Amino acid sequence: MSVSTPSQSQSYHHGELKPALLTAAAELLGEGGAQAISLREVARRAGVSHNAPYRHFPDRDSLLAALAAEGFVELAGRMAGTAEGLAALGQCYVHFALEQPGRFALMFGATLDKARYPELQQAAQALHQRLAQAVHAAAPERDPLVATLAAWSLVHGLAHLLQDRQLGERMGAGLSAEELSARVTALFVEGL
Amino acid sequence: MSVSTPSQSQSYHHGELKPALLTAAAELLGEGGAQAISLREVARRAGVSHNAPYRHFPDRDSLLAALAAEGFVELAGRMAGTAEGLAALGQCYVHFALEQPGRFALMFGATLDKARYPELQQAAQALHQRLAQAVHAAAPERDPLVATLAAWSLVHGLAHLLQDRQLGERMGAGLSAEELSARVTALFVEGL
DNA sequence: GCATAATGTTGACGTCGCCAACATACGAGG
DNA sequence: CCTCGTATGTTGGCGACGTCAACATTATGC
Repeated sequence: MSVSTPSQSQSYHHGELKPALLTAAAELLGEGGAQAISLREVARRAGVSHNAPYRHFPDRDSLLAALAAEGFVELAGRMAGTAEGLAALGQCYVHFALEQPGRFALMFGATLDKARYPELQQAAQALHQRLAQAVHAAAPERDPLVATLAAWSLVHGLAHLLQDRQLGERMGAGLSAEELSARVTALFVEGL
Repeated sequence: MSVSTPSQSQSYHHGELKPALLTAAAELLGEGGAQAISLREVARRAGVSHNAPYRHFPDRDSLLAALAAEGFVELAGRMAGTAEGLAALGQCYVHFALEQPGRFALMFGATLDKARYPELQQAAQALHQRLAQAVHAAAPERDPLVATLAAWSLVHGLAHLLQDRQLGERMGAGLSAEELSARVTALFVEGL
């Protein structure tokens, strides 16, 4: 897992270090969240010295930003390939957040200074446009700006609350996260 | 600022160290977010040695949990004293998040292991009950569980998105965060 | 084929969380 | 009033981390 091809394992230059670093970082992200990502451990898992990552990322936050950007691309891709229904889009959003909680937290958390990484804001814009399009199709008479923000807020908050289990076990009594998500989004779409 | 009363400033025992530590930590939280909080800097600002905090908090996360708990108490207090309307409650929630983004992120972020600090889940339950009560008053015929989760999700996601400015400057064109918040919550309440 | 840039390594510095050992001050029981 | 246990604060240290500087090795363009 440390190296892709044995033939390269003993060469001075790794050859595919940047993607290898991202893979290792994604592993750590899945295992223990963003806090578990250290440049030194990432380097260790990629089989290089503790300073090699600096040839590809100026600092730790840039690595995290790259991971977040990957997430945005992935999520946007899924949402682009989802049925037109607003409810289906919401389900897709929530499902992604529950499937990759660490990635989701990284993408929307306050950890990253978004001003430093304009690519992130740009990626988020893609999500917004996809949502706006679906909202307009579902409720053309609504103010698109307000309605889209409402829809996004709903699914975003839903994803957040569901994965934090902040509502206590009792609240979800008998209902899985997916079921709750379906019911809540349905209620909202009906309200539109 | 380091010490409350000059008479105590040179005494071996601080006397009010725990609240002083929390105050210093809250300062750092406001300045640079949770990541800016280090036990050593907190101790420095409180005018004690780098290990003094360990007499009051077993580890760094416990300090953060105490800060989060403070936030829940504060927010619950505000929501308890807010007019019965569901929209007003939502405004209150969003306003708190925008006023104290660091605290809000700490309260709901994935940084803290909620299982270790049951007080946090308990505090969140108080918020939930307050919301459920207002939701039931506004829409008694709805499934209270689903409707409350929807309402909470909406204001939570709204707060998150507004403070992250993730939607880009263009989206809020001409509308302040407070105005957007009012419109979005109004749309939701109407939909109920 | 060689200069030069790109990529990876070694070593170091300061900060951090946390542990262990020690010092000081407070408060209850004589 | 004195003493002794306990609560509270200090000093020193360890390993891990992010980052910088200097150096080594490989790839690339003339």
